Amino acid sequence: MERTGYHHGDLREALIRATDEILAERGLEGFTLREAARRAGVSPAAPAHHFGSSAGLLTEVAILGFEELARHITIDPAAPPLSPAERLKVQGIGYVRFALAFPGRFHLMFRHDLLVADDERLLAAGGAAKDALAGTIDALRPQSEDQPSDAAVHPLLLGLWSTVHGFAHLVLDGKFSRIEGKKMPDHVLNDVLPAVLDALLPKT
Amino acid sequence: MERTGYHHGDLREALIRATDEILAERGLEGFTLREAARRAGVSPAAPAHHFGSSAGLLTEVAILGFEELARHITIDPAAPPLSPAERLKVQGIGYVRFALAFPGRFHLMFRHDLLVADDERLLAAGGAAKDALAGTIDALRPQSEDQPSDAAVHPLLLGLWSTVHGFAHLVLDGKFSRIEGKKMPDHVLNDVLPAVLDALLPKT
DNA sequence: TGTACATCAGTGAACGCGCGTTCACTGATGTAC
DNA sequence: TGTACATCAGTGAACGCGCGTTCACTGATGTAC
Repeated sequence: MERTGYHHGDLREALIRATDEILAERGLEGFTLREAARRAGVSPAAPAHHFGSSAGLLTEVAILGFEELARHITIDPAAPPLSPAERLKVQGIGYVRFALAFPGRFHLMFRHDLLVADDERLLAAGGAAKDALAGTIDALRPQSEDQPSDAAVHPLLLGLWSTVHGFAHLVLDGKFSRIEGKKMPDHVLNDVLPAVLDALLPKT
Repeated sequence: MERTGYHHGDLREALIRATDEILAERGLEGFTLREAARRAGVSPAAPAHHFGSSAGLLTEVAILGFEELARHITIDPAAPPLSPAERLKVQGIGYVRFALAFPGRFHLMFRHDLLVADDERLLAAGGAAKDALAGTIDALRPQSEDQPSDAAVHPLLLGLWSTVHGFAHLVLDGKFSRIEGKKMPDHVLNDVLPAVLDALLPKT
């Protein structure tokens, strides 16, 4: 952790942290490998020792992002129990809350051209986030239905995912600017998005 | 139109066409002002005469994109009449069809950081596309309701827009890759997306 | 406990690259009289 | 119809920039005996 002079101590982690900082401060377009090295206090050639290229480094940050996303859409088990429909709504709001809180990470996570797209840990982190929704959606199905739950991807899963994903993108791009005028992001998260989800999601 | 030797004839249009070509061939990340100039057969300094900067040029292409999008979500008046709910579904599919057919344009249109975001023609083109949906959605409201239709943006409008927008993004990023395996984009447009919209949209 | 040596982690200068933009310029066009 | 001249559209060389990556290197660490 502490710099010994020549050796850094934990450069790998420091570079990941630096990259995440850049994404938070300057957004995805602001990231360069050299800037990450600069922030870690290290020469521009150093990152290559830990990550083959910038894609390797960015992939690590994307994994962090998916883990954070999973946390945002996981319902606190200590909270009072909700109906499946209510759970979906809460999870959808959590998804958008994540995207608005970490726009740089969010954009990165869905730019497979910048990532090592077949990295196993990345796929696993993405899958874990998806599973958090899938569990709730399974609970919505008629219980007599005995086909295995992933025979087909449930349209409702794709639908909710698409909706909150698109909503987040549109807000971040300023396409709802008339709405955002009224104190972002609270108004969007507390009023607009719930109304949208109510209009679309099953009422059960 | 034809090059007289020194003067181009219609360089402005030629640059717009060249940019659109680059987006189609190489995607948004492949665009540079110099490459557009190269394709138009002109020196790298020439574009500045017609567009202040690359944002000006890209804005023109984004306007084309919104116009094309509007065409994709406008229902042929000669077609047999549909119920409002059916119309919404058809329009949603049109939205995604556009995004999959013109991914470069689509990505550009929602990158306000690359555009002259307050350009009047751009805003008008975007508004026209949105209006094509809004009309259908108004037809879904209880007819006795006499509050003006844009007192609040209808949650269903934001919802459908978010859904198809997110769906398109996720498909383009390969997040539905298990599904896309089965001959893209036909399967996605003809089977998956309709099922998603059926799961979300009002049945009326 | 001491020493030789392999391995590892980071250096820092240099590489070539393509970018957007600036600059003084010039060839072509259009207009006034 | 002819000519002078202003304006416009494009040139092409050059600018500085920051990038990712390569390179031979060296300082620090750990291991074997």
